[in-house]
Amino acid sequence: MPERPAGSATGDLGLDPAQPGAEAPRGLGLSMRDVATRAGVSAATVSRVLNGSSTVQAEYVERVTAAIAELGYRRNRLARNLRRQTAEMIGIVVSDIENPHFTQMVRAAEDAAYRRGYRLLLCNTDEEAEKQAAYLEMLAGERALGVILVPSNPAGDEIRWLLDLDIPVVAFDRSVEDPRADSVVSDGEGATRTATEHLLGAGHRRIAFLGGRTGVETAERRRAGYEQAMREAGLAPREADGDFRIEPAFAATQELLQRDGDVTALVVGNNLMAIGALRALARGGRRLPDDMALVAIDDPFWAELVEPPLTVLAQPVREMADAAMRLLFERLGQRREEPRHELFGFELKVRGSCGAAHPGPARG
Amino acid sequence: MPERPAGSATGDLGLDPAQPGAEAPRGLGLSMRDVATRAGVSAATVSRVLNGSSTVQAEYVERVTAAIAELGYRRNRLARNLRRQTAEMIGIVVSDIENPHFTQMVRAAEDAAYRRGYRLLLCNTDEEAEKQAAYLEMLAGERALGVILVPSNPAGDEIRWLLDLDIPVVAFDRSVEDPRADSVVSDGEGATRTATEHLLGAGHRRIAFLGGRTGVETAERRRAGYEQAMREAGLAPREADGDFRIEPAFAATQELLQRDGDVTALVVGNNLMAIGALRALARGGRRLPDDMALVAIDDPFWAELVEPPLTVLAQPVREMADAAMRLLFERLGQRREEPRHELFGFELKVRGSCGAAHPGPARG
DNA sequence: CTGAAAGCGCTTACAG
DNA sequence: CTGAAAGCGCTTACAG
Repeated sequence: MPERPAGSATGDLGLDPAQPGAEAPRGLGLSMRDVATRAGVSAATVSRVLNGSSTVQAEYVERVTAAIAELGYRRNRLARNLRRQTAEMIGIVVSDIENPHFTQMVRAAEDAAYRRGYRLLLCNTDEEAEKQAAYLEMLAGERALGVILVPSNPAGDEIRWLLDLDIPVVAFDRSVEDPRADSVVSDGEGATRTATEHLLGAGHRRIAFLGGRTGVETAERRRAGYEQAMREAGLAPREADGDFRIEPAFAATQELLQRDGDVTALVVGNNLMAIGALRALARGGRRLPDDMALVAIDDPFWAELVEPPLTVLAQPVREMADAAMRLLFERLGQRREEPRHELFGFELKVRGSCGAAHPGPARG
Repeated sequence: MPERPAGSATGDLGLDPAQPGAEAPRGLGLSMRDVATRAGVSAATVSRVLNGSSTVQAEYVERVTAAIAELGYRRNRLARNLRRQTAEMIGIVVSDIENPHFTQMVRAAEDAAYRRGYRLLLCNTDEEAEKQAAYLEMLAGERALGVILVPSNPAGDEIRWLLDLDIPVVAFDRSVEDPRADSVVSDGEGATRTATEHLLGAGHRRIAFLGGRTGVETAERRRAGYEQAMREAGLAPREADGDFRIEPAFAATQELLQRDGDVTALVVGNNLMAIGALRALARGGRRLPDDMALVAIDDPFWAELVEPPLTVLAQPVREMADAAMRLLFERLGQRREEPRHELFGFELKVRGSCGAAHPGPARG
């Protein structure tokens, strides 16, 4: 019935036109119309069956289901997306997928999305405002259902565009400027304050801080907590910038050891920088915890593996990811209008690297 | 690059040239028609300008560009997708995104995709055939451009469906049954053979193998290499199943120590199981490398961090990911019909855990 | 080079 | 409950 002119879009797809006698490739180039014809109903009814509309007669449901099976028909989601003006996918925009902190977050988000029948579009921005803009614009053009965003540029116009399109945005780890977005962040200030106070309590005075990139909210918050604790103790802060990454942290730590050789303790702003710092310390012949005490933010799976195991401040990543997804789904379900902001606390896990009396977890 | 209209390398990521005018005329509900009217041209011309068609008069280009900026118009990709019968996205289906091996691979793939203006749809199967089926069907329905697949079920019908739709599939890490798919795998057999021979060369005789799930191709290949090396040395293999995951590996190692207490060396089948084994060894009071020598497959970033640093067989993940993307793009560019299979070798990196004389990398 | 027109394959008011 | 029809917003032969 629906004659397809040669060279139509079907042809472009490289689909073989049905050859008489030859076994037709199942489900290719079929539309609801074909199923409808086969089942002796209208395309609308096929659509209703596929969408689980409860109003369709049982007999029709059966006939349509049978026809779909016989034909091997599979719905073209592209058409559905256009018609509904949404692709059922959630954008997840992180600054560095290789950072275990975000890997864990992505994993938890994937779980939650899959359970609800949505897909995840993974975007990695490398902390570049330009990549963030490109990805968010794409997500807007594609009419994503919602976006979980670790903002590289919290003030980006693209964030506004998404919100304008009624696409909910949940800021993760750092907040964004637009007040309409939800957010899920952790109390980095409290974390470094706790870390610093823990080291102060152990008698350290010359405590340095290895922080992230200036201007990044998370970095600033963590720096602030350290500075407060030091100031309250009447001590001078000593800081180095490790850019939240391994290599810069390695270099910054080496430089710090050169510059402030008398430092006895280090607060490290995230797990990636801890790796860099550990390497630099080893290279410099400083042994943990005696030559240098160390407390790190984040609790990656390898923190217990190193010798001595790392004393850390752990954030509840999984719960945070779940919270972000929950906030998103509340919006999708129109169950909420006003923005919500959730703050999560860190947990101090004392292990060996801070020099506190505590048996390593590994010795039986 | 035949199928993509002229444009900058990364410029076509859906980055429609809407300028962030401060007065934000929300580009909602605007269509090309509106832009066309404003610019005094046809919608077709607007489309051509947006797609970088070189045939449009310079003056029209200017007028259209201006109209787009004034209106704050942004293209609806949903319509474009339907019309072109493809969403410009690549599905990437892995068994465990939290495994650093796959994280690295995903990262490299994202890089390559972004450079070419494509997006990545991340799917995590947890080694479940059902999740693989659900994701691949979705990818087919959404007319993904192509799929990189770490198969949980290499014989799944959904793989055939994708190929039937002319959606190229590149099997990664393990091959799939359908002969039309490309593949990028590493020589796991050679890797465990090398590992075992290295330990044999160091004088070990009672060498055990901690392997992955029975039936998974990668696991079987790695097991085979170990068994061959043992057999050739006239020794009896001793094996444990750690399911490629941390916890099962921990349990399996504990059981192994119980059962075969006299084992002096361990070949571990992947990086996740190495973590489990390390924990079990520590718990059992066995020190590396004296009480137990260890060689692991994979070279995650933490392998150098543990004490002693791990002797490993590293696979060139980044190159493998690049190869997979290259194979995919060759298909998209219609530059190849016949399937291609690429095999990558491992590199032995002798560090401390095998007991071989070698200075740790960290001591200055 | 440009425009008018067809159509991608669904979904969904609307009418019966 | 069901079908005919409109239409989502693009792209692209086709004709001029």
